[in-house]
Amino acid sequence: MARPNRKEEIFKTALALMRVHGYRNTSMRDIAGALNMEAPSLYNHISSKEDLLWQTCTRIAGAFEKGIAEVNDIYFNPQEKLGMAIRSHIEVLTHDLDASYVFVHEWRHLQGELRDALIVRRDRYEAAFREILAQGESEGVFVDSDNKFALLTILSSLNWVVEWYRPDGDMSPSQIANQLTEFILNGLNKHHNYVR
Amino acid sequence: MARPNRKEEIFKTALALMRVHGYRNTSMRDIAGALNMEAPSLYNHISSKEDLLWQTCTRIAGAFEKGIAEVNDIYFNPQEKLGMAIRSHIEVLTHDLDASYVFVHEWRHLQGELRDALIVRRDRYEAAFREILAQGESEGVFVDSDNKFALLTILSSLNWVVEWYRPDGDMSPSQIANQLTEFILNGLNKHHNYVR
DNA sequence: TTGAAACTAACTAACAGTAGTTAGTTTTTT
DNA sequence: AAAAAACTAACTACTGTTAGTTAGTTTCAA
Repeated sequence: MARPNRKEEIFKTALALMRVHGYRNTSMRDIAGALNMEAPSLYNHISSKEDLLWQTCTRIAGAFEKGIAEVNDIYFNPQEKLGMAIRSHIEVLTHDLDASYVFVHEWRHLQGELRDALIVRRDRYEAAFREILAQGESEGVFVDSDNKFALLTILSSLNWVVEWYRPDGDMSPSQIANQLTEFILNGLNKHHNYVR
Repeated sequence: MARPNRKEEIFKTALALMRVHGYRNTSMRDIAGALNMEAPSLYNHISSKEDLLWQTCTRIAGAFEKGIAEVNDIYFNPQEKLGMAIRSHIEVLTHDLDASYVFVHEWRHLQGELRDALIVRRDRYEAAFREILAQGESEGVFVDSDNKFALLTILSSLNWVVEWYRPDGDMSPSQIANQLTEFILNGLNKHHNYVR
């Protein structure tokens, strides 16, 4: 039998199942079955079901954090910064879609400290993102808006990408990032004259 | 004992629990416990756990459909139409937050025909929304964009509201609708000169 | 107006199934 | 021969749900 890192295979299979059926609806027996093995055998490679979720979440969270840190290191122009932050976010999401989907949708099934730790990291990430918006406003290149509101609106559009992105679809991650950036920076209105 | 529609109380309690812990993580015993009763007693009032979810989903879906139908009846200007469709959507979401949250997040736990029926209705709703975008483009008031892409981006921002809206927070549903409409129609950019 | 019938809403006991996981053992690979 | 990775058996906890019953209340005919 091929043996190229069984642990990785287990993660891959588990995440693919969880993406479709959800964390709670995917049993250890389902995961094992998809790998032609018995459930208890999984425990030779992983320590618990929750650990599958936890390791996935920290991995994705780490990728997000790395991305935003790089953006803040390299770029100075707020518009460029925001564009690159969006690009980085989309790249993380689309690079491993199963893991990202599970991260976005199932992190709340973590319990206690694990869950709390993740919330802290999410808040930190959002703060870094919001910093870019604040910079843009103070430099007068973004409209003054409720920071928190704008951030949530932006992140929601980004995260929703896991719902519909398909690697074999007609938009590449790069094109998605471009379109989203354009949409967020310019909006829908052709003549930019909409008044409340 | 007070008897103001026990069935409604059960729905209310169940949805509040499901919003926090998820559909699968909320057992009939949890629901009963929160009402100081035993799980089997619930079945004097409701027919099944899935029915709790199903009735909730159809109720919310119906409210969405009613909203978009009215908008299409009353308004002609695409910008106004979009604004009112957004307003209607936000009103539905915020009017019963527990139910909306459960609808947005847990509908996939429905099985078979129930699930299929809901997907059909969602697609119809999205089509009606997209129709507004198409009208705006053909009349030259919206930028030409990938219809489907714009729609998903817009709806994701709207639906994310269930994540952070609090009835006792500093934004009213009406203010949220205004801000979202402005954001979607005008974007972030002050000078509207962002180039890809 | 009284008494029977029906309804409401709760209960306990229990079932059949599934969950994640552990222990101990056997097979396979190196 | 040692180590890795699979197996079977089993456990405990919990799942949604059904069955059968009971107490209290409402409806309604005599």
